[in-house]
Amino acid sequence: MSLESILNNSNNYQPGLSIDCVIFGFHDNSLKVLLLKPKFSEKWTLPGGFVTVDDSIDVAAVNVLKERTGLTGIFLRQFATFGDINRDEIDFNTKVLEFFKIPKENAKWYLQRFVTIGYYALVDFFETIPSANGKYEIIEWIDLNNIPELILDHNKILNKALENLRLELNSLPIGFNLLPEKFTMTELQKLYETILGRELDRRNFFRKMNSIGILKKLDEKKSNVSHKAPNFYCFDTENYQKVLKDGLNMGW
Amino acid sequence: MSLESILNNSNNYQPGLSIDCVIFGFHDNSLKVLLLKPKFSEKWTLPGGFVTVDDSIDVAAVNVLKERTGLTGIFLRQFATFGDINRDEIDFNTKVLEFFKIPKENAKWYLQRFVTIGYYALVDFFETIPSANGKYEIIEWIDLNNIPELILDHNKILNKALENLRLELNSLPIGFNLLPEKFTMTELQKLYETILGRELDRRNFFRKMNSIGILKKLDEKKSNVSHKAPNFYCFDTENYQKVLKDGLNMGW
DNA sequence: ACAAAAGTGTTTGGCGTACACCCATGA
DNA sequence: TCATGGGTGTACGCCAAACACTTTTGT
Repeated sequence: MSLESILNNSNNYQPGLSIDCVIFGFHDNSLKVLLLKPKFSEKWTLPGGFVTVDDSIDVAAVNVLKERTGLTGIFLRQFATFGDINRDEIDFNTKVLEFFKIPKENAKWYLQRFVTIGYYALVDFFETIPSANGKYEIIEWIDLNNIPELILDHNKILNKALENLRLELNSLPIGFNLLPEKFTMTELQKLYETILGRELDRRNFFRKMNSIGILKKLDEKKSNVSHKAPNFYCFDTENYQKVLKDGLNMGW
Repeated sequence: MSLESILNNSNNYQPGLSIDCVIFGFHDNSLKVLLLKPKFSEKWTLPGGFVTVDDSIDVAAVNVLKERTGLTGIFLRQFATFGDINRDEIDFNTKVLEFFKIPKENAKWYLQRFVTIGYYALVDFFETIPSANGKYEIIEWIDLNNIPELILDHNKILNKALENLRLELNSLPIGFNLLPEKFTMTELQKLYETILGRELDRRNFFRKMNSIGILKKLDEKKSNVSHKAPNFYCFDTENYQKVLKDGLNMGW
């Protein structure tokens, strides 16, 4: 949705409220975040959007995700709402309007104080089709170890999302949305390690994961590796959903 | 702040955004929540408020707490934001306007769709001075085991607050804000038990608490009990703050 | 003396950590 | 046959759960 069309229909949008999504993907054994670099800004931004007056905020977040990745039915969690008074969104939005040469008078809706609701998502890197919104921005997977300076409080939002993801790891199984259908135990371990930011014992991880009962060992091994061929696993969807619902208790 | 004065200054208020606070207190060995019963409603409500355009949302929450309890410097945590489309706040707010005989035309600000940010607070029951807002409502401590039907999605908000409080119990020391200055170990245990909703072993709790190092044993015992006099304890403020900042890791 | 709850000590089992060892595969 | 990482077994130690026992107070 372009800024012009939003401003032309600003009555349809919840005033002063936005959504920002921290979209995590996993590739090359490292955790990535989907970020935007608009032409009108030196800094990068989180993909975001607005809330129409007749959509629930969760639906608005789902829509952002769909717009930016093409994906639906994804793991998505609200984690915090940001409403500090020094978010400086009015200054920033003024610059955006100048770039697009939209007169301030036509953009009252855009020049108010904004509060933003943060969501984070876990998506399959290879299923994702990152979509820039028109020619004024590029969208890219950025490695978590290499996050640039972001606009407003977006760095804070991203860090908070990561913090929450780490916490959730203790009570939720993850990986289903981040990994391809078939994967090796080591790939799953690397995922956990990048999220947690530290190394885990290979052998203990192996047993811990198996004991949860959300993995199915496949009759297939990875080939073309110059060592013992590791087995492929997939998630046992039924059990996975059950554990996702009931929660689980593992300290990492 | 009365509804009339808010409507007269609606430009000063963030549109479509409200704050709801779940204020927990501890008394008679049970957990209570501060609730309002407005005259214009069959149901009870959580104490809430609105956000002025130049206050951060956290400040708005602090203000609600101060208004309702007279307290400042209290443990207060944002836990979730609620923006389902079936919150039905417009229907409800319409009834409120009818009760106060405010014409709809003067209350556009009030008749939009609202999203609400949930906070929970832990306060000292005896320090709290519950304040009703004018003569159109009463305010009361309601036992957690006896929560009535609340307006809109307030029951859901309350339950979510409790859920979050229980989670936080694993990483934070609590009690400092909920108990009087001097207390016995059993009183502290009852507090944990009511929050968790289950009984704990007296002896293991005793040792666990002592091992954290946030308690100071006082040279004073409770008298007039027909059994061995329990010792009084207080919190070691310095250590308590340290643990509050650094977090802690105890499964309950 | 007795009831009731505080406070102390001890046992036990499960789980996480650490690590030794064998296995399979490509070069 | 060697390097490399996959997969299995096991021993140790800590901590939480369970419970026996002693202590102190009022009646």
